Amino acid sequence: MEYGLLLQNIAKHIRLSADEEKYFLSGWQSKKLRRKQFLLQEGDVTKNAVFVVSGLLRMYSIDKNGFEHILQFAPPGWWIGDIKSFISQQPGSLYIDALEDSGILLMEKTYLDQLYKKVPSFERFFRILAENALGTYQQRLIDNLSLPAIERYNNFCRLYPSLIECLPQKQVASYIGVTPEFLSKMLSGKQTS
Amino acid sequence: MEYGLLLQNIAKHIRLSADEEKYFLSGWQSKKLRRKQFLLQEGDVTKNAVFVVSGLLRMYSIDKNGFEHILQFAPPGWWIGDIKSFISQQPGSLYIDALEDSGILLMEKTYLDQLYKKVPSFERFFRILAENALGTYQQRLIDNLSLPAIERYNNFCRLYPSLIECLPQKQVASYIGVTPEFLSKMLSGKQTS
DNA sequence: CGTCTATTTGAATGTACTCAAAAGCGGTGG
DNA sequence: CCACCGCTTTTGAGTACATTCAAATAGACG
Repeated sequence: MEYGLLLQNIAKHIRLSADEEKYFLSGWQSKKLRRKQFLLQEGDVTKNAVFVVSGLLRMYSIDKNGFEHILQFAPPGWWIGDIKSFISQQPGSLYIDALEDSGILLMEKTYLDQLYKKVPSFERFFRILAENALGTYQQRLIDNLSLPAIERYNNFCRLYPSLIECLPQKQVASYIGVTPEFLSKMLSGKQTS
Repeated sequence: MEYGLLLQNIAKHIRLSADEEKYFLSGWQSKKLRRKQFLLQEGDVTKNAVFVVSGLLRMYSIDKNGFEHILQFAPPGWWIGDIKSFISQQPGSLYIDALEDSGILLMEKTYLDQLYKKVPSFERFFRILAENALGTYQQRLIDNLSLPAIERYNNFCRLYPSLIECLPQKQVASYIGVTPEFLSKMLSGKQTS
């Protein structure tokens, strides 16, 4: 059942009538992504809300020296998207691609806007989602401002133990904000506490 | 009229009936803060939503070496608060204090929860607020990961021209993530483009 | 004024980066 | 099944951006 994860996710915060659930579900379109396939590139307008069903995606920016900086990984059960571009419907600066073959669900912004009107409790759902994400980004910013690289790495391991096991080191380096070379040296030199 | 700024702020995203506005407004309590006065300290539970009417607040963390890292400034018309603590009603790790004598409005979480029930369009308002803040924090994280200090400084000047004029350099340094000494050297050495 | 805090300046240091090259690892095709 | 290719990881030497510590100067406030 493709929508199982999604409905579970929703049910954590709001309750839907049978009709509401039906309208909600009929707004989704499913899509497969191959490993390395782009879902979004710099300059694209984000037209869809995205929920990950299987696989693993990442969202990142590329700076003017060509270096990637990962904002988020999205394993199954996670939402992902360039929120600024989605809100403004202007071209964004982020990339999203698949680290593994993945299955995702897409809902167009226009449909979501209708959904807000027909089922206002989704305002609540996405408010809670955004507030939680906000807290997470605030914490990550604090960590980047106040912790040395090794502790940012340890934090990452603590927060995302299942990701650490399946991610290439290079991707983790890009998330915590160091070069792959430096992460390698860090890990060989020091034992994590 | 103390609520003018607040109502303007709300009106950007939702429309209220006279009754709704009345119920909304009666949930607020106003408070004055003296320069350097704390509104929140590490270990406190954030029990109120906070809207700034006058003056200037800041929210920051203090790391284990005693250094402050500023997450946000809040001039008049801005919202401020430790969102993680507010959501979870658990003790937080952030500080909020006033950089100038300030006037703020407070609404208790319990009242806000009632407000969501009585006037569901506030779910929408705070969803939009949280989504915008989320976009802002994502961008700031990218900047911290990819830009050298001088460009982060220039970005700050571009984004908050009115703050630059009234903030001590030390506070700006703490926001962009460098020591005051280094910011001083940067500014004397280089011309901003 | 005098005190407290912010800013500037300098020298020494450190964390993390750059560039380069070698080694490891996984997948694919012959 | 082995050989090769592409990509990741490791290692090393040199470098750079930013910090630390210290001291002098400048500003703001009572």
